[in-house]
Amino acid sequence: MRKSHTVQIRPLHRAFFSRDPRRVARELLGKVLVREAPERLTARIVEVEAYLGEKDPASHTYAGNTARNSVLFGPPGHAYVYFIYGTHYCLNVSCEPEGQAGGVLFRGLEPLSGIEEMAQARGIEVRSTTDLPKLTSGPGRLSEAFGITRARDNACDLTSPASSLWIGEDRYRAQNVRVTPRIGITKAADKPLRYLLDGNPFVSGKGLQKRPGRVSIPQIRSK
DNA sequence: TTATGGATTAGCT
DNA sequence: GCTAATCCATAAA
Repeated sequence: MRKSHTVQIRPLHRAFFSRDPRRVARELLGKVLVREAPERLTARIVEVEAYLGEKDPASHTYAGNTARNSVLFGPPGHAYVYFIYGTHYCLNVSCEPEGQAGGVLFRGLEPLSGIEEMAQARGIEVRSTTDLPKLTSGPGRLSEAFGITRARDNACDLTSPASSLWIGEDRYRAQNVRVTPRIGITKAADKPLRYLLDGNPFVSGKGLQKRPGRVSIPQIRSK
């Protein structure tokens, strides 16, 4: 019995991730993150950032291989989950061949299925479509919506549908790809390594502006 | 051994 | 606009 709205999602090959994080980040836009919970959760990737490894001052691997970041030096396509500010988890996928550091941080997802479960995990009520970005817009939020923790998901193989957490593709083609500087970092904050689908409401930082008042962010004035 | 601050978010002024 | 929340890797001592 096939559900009428079921869309087939195919896993990405490991070779997809065995490349420069910039390339992987760009091509991850439009792909789908899947959580095989009791109810399957799926969401489209709409915002990511590339972290380049040992030569990138903003990367966790800048100081070399440690117990915390070793997944980023391991084989590509695996989850690197870290805990930040004492409150939030963030999800990355390892890139580059084994032995070489590099990764992509997930910053924004557009929910496709399992929205009820995501709202429950986030502890919020979705009253209208304008509330949806509160579920998965931002690295900490999307991790909470998907129940991602370091204990549960770090080092998980994201190329295998047998994993609880994995990345796949349907037929969606990303459009309006845009590149901007990365957000929230203090080192190497000038490099354009943030990739997003322009205009998508699930991109963090905009569409969720705290205040309508003053739009002083220079990067959103282009075009 | 102790100190510092971060790839964030929510809530208050 | 500002900052508390609150853990842990890393630096300093």
